[in-house]
Amino acid sequence: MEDSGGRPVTMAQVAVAAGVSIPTVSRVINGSAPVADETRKAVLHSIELLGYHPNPMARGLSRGHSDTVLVILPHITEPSTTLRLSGLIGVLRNSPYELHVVDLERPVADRLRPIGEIVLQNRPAGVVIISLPPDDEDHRRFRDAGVPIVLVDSPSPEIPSDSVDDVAGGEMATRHLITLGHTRIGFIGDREETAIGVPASANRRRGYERAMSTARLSVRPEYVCTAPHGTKTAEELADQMLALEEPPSAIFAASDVQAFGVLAAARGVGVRVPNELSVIGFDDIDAASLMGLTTIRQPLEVSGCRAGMQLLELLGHPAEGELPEFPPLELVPRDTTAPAASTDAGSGTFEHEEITVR
Amino acid sequence: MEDSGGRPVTMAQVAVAAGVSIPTVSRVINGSAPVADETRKAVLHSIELLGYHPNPMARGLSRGHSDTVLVILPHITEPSTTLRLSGLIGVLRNSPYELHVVDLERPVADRLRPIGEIVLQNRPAGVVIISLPPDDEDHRRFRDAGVPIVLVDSPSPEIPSDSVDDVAGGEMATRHLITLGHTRIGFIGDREETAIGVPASANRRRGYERAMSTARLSVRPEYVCTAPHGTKTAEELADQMLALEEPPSAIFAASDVQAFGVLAAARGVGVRVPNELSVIGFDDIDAASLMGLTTIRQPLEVSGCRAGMQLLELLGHPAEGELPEFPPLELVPRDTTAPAASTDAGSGTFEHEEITVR
DNA sequence: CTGAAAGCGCTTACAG
DNA sequence: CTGAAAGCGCTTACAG
Repeated sequence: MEDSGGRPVTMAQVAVAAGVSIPTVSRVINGSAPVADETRKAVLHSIELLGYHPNPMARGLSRGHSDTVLVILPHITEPSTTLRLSGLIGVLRNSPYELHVVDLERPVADRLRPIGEIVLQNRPAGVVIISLPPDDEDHRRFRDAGVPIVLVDSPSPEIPSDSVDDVAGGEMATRHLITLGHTRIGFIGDREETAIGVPASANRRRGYERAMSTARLSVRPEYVCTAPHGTKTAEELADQMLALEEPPSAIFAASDVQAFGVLAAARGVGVRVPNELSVIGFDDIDAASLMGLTTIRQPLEVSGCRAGMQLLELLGHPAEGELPEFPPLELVPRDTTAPAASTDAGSGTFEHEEITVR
Repeated sequence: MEDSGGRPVTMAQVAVAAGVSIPTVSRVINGSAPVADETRKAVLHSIELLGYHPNPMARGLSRGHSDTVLVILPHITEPSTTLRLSGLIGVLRNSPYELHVVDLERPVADRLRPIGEIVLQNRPAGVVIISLPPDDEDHRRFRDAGVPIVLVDSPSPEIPSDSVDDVAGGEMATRHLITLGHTRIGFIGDREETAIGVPASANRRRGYERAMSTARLSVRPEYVCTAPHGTKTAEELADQMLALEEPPSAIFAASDVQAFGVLAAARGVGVRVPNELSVIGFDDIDAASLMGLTTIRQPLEVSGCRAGMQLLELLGHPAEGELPEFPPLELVPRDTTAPAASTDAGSGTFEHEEITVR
């Protein structure tokens, strides 16, 4: 219930209404010091009556920080990012913190503001950075700022972080294809930006290369293509690859979103999946199971959830419940991968491996 | 460059470094009053040198509001919501406002905090509410708070808002099926909550009913099912419906996400789409084209973009460029709808219509 | 258990 | 064009 002027009720008004001083009101609100039961009741009653809500800016100014958790992420519509964010939001909902989001829209404008600077500007209580590896400069600023930070999906020597072994994941995906008898295996991933970017795709490619070399399979340059992240761009890449004189019989896409592009390209040129082309993705976003896409599953929602809980811990407001475990990468075989046609099998020299799928 | 104590540089420090008073620093930062060119340069130099960033809370406390736009939404992982949010983020990026997100996670916990209260608590500069119709109480609070508000995806008599005619959309979808010769048409939508919720699904159902009655087709109760929003729940509903003695030959799902559930159910029981079952969704999210889903396209990203621009206008910081137009609903025919099998056609009495697809 | 006082870091009239 | 002063609404020692 604000006065008609539209200006919010202040703590001072509550104080006079309850017949106490301002600090007393502050104490009952924050439980920062004992208050007589009777006074507390009077204060609570006035708060209710006046519809008082503490001014977060005044509080923040006094305390030296806001009650805000800043989340910095590369692109909010990216399904894997959205899922991570969702996990984070879930745990923050039951905390005293509000959520500030800064979307760097990385695929479009590459890091306009350095992360460290964003943090400095916002004075949040804590920070979660999703899929964006801080550089040394950022680390320095974080240290100076003294703000608790948790990283999601990027490893760091000095900041708490969960991350998956993308190299191993890339290897796992590629090995699946090799095990199915494929030898002409393509890779489609993100174009590696000049600046430090999300290194997941590059690492998955490294895993691909490692699996290929382990199997003594050649990595043809024309089989490794990158472009800015996206379904459309991946489709174009796949189009080119499928138009090669000797096209690959299998493609590992560095993400599900890109795998969908490969699927679209195959459909476009009439290449049947999985009969003529096997496709495997990475992430296991919701749409992957809808599309029957074979993929490597990595923890997404859980990663955000864990980050939130770890941050709350650092902030001295531990969330209820156990920290959920961080599950390992897992091959999820579905309908887009199949054994290589016999013409393809045997054309390379590789050790045969058992399919270790469950 | 903070002092080693980790405490941020203040305006006062900049002032002494530049040999001017605090208000002068404030003036060059905000351009709120003329400053001699020489002094300005000195100030700017000190700011740069010290790595100064204004404290947003102090600023907000002084000004009476934060530099924050509060976005309230029902569920961030819902693709349509994410797309809307993305449009909003795009325009806010080039503004002086930060983005605060409150996810009500409506499907799970129905409106824990009234929207009006959230606004009151946060003291944002402006508010965008996505897919969540404020009630009278909320309206009253908004009026009192005097904060600029824009609604996305819900109509309002007193608040600027874009919204689509869901009834017409539901009618359009259903008419498409009728035109294809279907008479046994099912509807799958959201369970209508007790409290005011997102009315889109209910309105689309109304459109469905209207189209059916216009075509003199009966709406069988067992053909109209609702459940909490989601692919999984929709799949269960579709399972039941397909298990009916006389199952529908076509289903209109109130959203693409639910249509995917219908597709999954059909696949599960071996019903071929579109030969034995036509399916149409609503929204045209990215996954829809991937899945080849016939659907009704509504503006999603544009709706967020427009809301952002309208809000910036209200805030006195108009964004560059024209307000993009709000495109009308559009039928997007793809691979999941087809003419009814001849056994079905003619079993009902309906006027034949031309397919008016482009 | 409670209050008077100082201070958080800005902005905004008010003088000059 | 520039500075001294007051104030935004809280929190936090400091007394009592």
